Amino acid sequence: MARSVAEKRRASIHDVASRAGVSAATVSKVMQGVSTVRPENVQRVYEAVNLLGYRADPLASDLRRARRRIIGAVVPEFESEFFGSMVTELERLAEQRGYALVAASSRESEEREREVLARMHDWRVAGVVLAPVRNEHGPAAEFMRAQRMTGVLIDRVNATDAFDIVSSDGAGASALVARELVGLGHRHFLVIGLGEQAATVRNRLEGFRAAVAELAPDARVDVILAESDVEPLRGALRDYFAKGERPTAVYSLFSRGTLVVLSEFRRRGWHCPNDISLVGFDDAEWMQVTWPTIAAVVQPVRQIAGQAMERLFRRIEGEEGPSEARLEPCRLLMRESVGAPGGGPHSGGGARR
Amino acid sequence: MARSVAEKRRASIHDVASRAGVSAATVSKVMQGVSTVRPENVQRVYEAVNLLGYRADPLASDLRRARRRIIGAVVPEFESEFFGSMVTELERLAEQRGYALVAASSRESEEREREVLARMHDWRVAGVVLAPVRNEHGPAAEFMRAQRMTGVLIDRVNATDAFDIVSSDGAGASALVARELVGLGHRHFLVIGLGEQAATVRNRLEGFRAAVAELAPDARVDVILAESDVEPLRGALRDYFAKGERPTAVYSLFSRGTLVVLSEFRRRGWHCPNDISLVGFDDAEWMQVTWPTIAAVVQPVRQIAGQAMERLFRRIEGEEGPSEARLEPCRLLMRESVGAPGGGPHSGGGARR
DNA sequence: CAATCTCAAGAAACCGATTTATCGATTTAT
DNA sequence: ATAAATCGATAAATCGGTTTCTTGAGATTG
Repeated sequence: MARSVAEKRRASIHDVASRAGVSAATVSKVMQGVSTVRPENVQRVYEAVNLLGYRADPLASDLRRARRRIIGAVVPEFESEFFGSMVTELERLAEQRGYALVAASSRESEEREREVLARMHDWRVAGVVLAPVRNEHGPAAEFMRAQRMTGVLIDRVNATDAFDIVSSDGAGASALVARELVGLGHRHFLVIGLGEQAATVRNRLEGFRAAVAELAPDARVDVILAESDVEPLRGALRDYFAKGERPTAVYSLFSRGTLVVLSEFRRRGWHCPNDISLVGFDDAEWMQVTWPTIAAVVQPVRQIAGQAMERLFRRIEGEEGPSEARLEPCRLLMRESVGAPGGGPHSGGGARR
Repeated sequence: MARSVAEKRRASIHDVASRAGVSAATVSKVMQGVSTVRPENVQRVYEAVNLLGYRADPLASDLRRARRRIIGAVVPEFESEFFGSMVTELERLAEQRGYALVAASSRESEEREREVLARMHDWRVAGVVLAPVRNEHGPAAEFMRAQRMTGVLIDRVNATDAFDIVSSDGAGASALVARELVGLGHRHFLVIGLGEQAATVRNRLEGFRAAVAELAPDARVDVILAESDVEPLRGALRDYFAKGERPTAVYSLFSRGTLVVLSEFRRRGWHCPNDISLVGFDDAEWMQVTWPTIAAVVQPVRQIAGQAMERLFRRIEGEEGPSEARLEPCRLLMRESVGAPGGGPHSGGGARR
């Protein structure tokens, strides 16, 4: 029975076929630009397509082709500039190759991360770019390996032979930070990080430690690592200063940590760089408009996304061979929050002009 | 012919069926918990499912059911805290209802916005939450109406009878800002905004103007609106101050504008609130840890997301009736960047403790 | 003029599920 | 003992496409 006119179901390939007076197979061929269709029929198909506003259902077509043109992206959160722009880039690169990007957030939970990956698997995505909550040994990566999914791991990742990995060179960047700070005369540092992000934190911390040890063997590096949440970190930081510890420079290994440090400085009435210097891993737009501007390590988001997609598509296209690890170099933006130690007993002036 | 063992194709419902010695129809019934299956067969199906690690392909199943359990979300960008947390919330709410969220960014381009919506339409998503680049009259919303897609418009939206809309009460929030500033004695304001975001900007601007006119008829409200990019705005702002204009308070109608204003203050060596006061629309994490802390209007992201999904699912379930507009109230966080006018001729001290 | 080749088009199978309709075996009713 | 009702299971149709295979008409060749 014919559908009523008001029926708003979309036109299918069969509707186009009957409208054009040809078979669905012919319509399919026309849509794919196969040359073995008589020009007259091509014409009629196009007319029907325009008339009905027909567009193929990509999911139905993928079903038949047994290959989904979908890339999954899993990040710990959407809220940060870093992962926000990462997703933007991945989306751009996937679409550039004719794929759709489906992004999901694991919300910093390994359990959820696994569920999200199971969903990606159910969707039969062609490949996954995963930024793990913790590192390459989490349940999500394990799931990917067990299900033989093709994927690339980014960001919070050290090394694995199961997947290609791409991340920024946190150790190298931290060495840059160390060089700058030591060069200015600093000899007592505090480094803070979140233990859960084991992969990145360890890299960055060890890179810093190694560089400091080489450049200034007499220097002291204190470390505060909180397990999973920033609040314990805030408390530990407070205790640390309350004990009377007075490092001349603080290096925060992750972006939210930089905020925590700043708020603790506020609470104590300390100003950068006169009372203490500050460098944070991860740059943000606001850091260049505040007083003082905040020095930061800039991660090469576009390079990471580009390399990840590059590698992912190679694997999707069937390239074999051992998995590779790629480190992208970071830039260090020195800003007003860093100065020589003991810049002044009076807190206030600082970097102001 | 049997597949080789190494073949990594996923098990389909037919694989399960033959393994369990039943038909695919029976497997389908078991998976859906239909009761008319003999317990013995239920058992065998479960065994086969576990053995093969079978999980239904949701896209294939949706195809047959002619109803996709997918919600599309389209936002202008992923990079901002506002849209980042918006997407996070929408994802949570969609999953809570058994749907998957597919998020895409229009990258502040109406052209791309339309393309993204066409893709959502191709995917036959059940519904769309669209945060338009400009307002409810853009080509994307027009496309949605023409294709009779079900959707909800959020954020940069005034009024339309084609879709339900949800946004924050920018006019009300701006009135709050006006009340605070006028109460402190301010009589000369500068408001800055981005013209492209016509819907929200107009609301916020008019709300502010109306409140000022009522509370202090003698007050002066200058306005700088840039068309599409922030750089022209930066230039206009520079010219404005260069002309010798000296408002005592600046109200930025959008978050990136707040950054532009701050950077211009930096350039001129002005400090809040002694030299000038500042309030921004849209709160961000960093605003409470800087010197000074920045006063901001907080948008109720969760409420907006919640209302949007609520309404969207009602429509998906077939609810008819005229479209509704919902305004969610904002909070105003007064912080150190705001003070009485003429707080001090000397720039420097400001809000520092 | 008959046999072969080309070409375009369509019928049918298929992807992985769901759902309807049918069917055979029991069970119940007459 | 026969007819009717019940039950569980499956074959087949379907969703919207793609792809293989077949077919028939017209062109080419011997």
